[in-house]
Amino acid sequence: MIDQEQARSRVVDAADALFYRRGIQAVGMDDVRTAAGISLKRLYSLFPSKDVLLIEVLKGRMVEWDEGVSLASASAATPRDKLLAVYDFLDGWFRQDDFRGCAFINSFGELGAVLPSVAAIALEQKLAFQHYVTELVDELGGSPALAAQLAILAEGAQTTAAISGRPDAAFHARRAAEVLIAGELAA
Amino acid sequence: MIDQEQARSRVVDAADALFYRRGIQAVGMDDVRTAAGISLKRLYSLFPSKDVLLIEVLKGRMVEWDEGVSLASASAATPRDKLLAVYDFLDGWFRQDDFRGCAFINSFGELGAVLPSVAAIALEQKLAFQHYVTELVDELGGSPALAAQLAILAEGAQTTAAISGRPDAAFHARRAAEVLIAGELAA
DNA sequence: ACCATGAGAGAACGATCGTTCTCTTTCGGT
DNA sequence: ACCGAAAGAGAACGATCGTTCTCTCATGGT
Repeated sequence: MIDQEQARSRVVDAADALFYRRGIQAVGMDDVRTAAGISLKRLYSLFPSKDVLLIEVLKGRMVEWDEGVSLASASAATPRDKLLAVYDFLDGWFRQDDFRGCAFINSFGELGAVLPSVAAIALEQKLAFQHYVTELVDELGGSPALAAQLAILAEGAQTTAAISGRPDAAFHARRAAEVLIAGELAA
Repeated sequence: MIDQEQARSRVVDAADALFYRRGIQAVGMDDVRTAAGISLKRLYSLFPSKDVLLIEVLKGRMVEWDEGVSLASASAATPRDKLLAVYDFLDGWFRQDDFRGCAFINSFGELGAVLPSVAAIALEQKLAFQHYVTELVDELGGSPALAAQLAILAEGAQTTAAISGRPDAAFHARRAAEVLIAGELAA
């Protein structure tokens, strides 16, 4: 038999991959069950509903995002380089062949209007990212407005790369960020 | 009885409002029928399937976007002001109480992976906008890279405003655009 | 006035999906 | 070895949804 904790993560991983690739409502619980290699009964004993499972998937995406951004900025020395590392992280992500946009933006568009919990976790993720950027901009001596601008660039790069299918949005966003940062530091 | 053309636009308008407010899969054809005040049979004689209706709705959104951007930039004299007018247009849109993000981004997230026609029209809209921005940037003497950056700012403002629910993303995007444009013109 | 065409209203159909239930099997404790 | 609890496999249920069909009625041409 499979360990409880291991079963949970297998279900979450399977659901994450399916939801992200196909969209949430296009994936049935039976698909999740098959991909996770688990019985339906056990699936429902681990997660009482599809909505709860979805929230768990999105929570997992939140920590993956945080880890990815942290890892990318780990080798950067200055706050400026840590900020720019965000766009390098995006660049690597966009180049993955299964990239299909930001899971939070996609989930918000699909279910945000009908499931308040989805809208709430999407908001939470975006606010957390804005907070991260704001702190680095503050260390750098920049204004909160600059932080908002840098966050908007990151969001725009994600949707642009998703829909166009080309990863160069990360490069353009990075160049724009460099100019905006330089502009503030000059003043 | 209702004129054929009038019936079509009533259906498209009703479907547009419902799809945009609640998401596409959350709206049944019966909801569209009721909102449009039409029989189900006539609805299906006008649009052979929900997918076709959705594409028609998105085509309508494309012309609305173009008209809105054109109208906003009509009073602007210089290419620079025409470019900045895009963000003013976004600002007005974000302030509408039924604003819920970009219909193309939302549709792409919900159905882009499963309906190629949806992915295609989302791509078409984004490319058309990028083309519009690129032409204005070119008139202004700027590079295609600047155009890409300005487009990314507009996309990012839309998702940020949608999820955060606050319209100030348009203001931040506009300020960033001003800096980026000034930066290129100085060089 | 009569009939044929087409439209309206909504029931009906078939498929899908989230969730639960049943039946069988497995397995650990004594 | 035996029994009871739990788990697997998947059938089943109830609801929803896209789409079609049926029945009725209005209407316009002759």
